[in-house]
Amino acid sequence: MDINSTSPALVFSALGDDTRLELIQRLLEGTPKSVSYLSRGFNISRQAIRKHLHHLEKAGLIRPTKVGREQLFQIQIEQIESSCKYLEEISSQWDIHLKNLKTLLEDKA
Amino acid sequence: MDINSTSPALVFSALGDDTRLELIQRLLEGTPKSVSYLSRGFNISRQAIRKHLHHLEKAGLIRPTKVGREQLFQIQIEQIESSCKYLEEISSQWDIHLKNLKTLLEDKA
DNA sequence: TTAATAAGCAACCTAAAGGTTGCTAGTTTA
DNA sequence: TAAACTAGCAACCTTTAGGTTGCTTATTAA
Repeated sequence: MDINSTSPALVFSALGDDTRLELIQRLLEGTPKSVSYLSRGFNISRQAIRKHLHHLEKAGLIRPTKVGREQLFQIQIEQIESSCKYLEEISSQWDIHLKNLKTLLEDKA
Repeated sequence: MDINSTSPALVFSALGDDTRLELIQRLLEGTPKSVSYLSRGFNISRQAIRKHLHHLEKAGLIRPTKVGREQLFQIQIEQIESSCKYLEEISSQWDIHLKNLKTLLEDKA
């Protein structure tokens, strides 16, 4: 089983929350960050943030490393990239569809 | 207020379900499709499918047109495209981040 | 003009999401 | 070594998601 393969729906659902998108934004800057550090600035509890991090982790969007008493998280960019490809694929299928429609109309005319 | 702007989290959350991704796939082929038509082939009820369609609609991913007694749905590709851009933006921020890290390490050496 | 079809509405159920508080156990650091 | 800090675990609560069934209304076709 490929460790990098998570279902598109799982990844999108992990991305489908404002708090989690904000966490991802914060993880984009600088070095890996701890749960406590990431909790600061939100007005919900550390445990709530930890649950959001679990979602991101399960979807393969972040990766934890234990360092001393801290759990440090960093972005796993591959999942973002493959979700992006998934959406590009939809767009291109739609383009093909529109092109087919157009030829169909021209043939009728 | 821009009719085309839906929050990224709302769109991702609409994409975060296997049934809804499957509905999108079906809507990519051919002409606009009715609720009943789209319900066929799933083993959940028409009402359940209708709820999923509501989600997609609220996120701006599909657009309904009433024709006679039927409600026909078609893809609204703009939301897909802008979600795609959102993910590309994340990827590029991550690239910049990695590049910065690299220069930092080289400067130290 | 009656029967079949498409779809809306409402009530209901169960599981999961998103949050809380309280407590415990390992690390650091003063 | 005692105090402070990081984080895990468990129990609980409330709202929402995803699904069901039953019924009504509008439109289309026989």
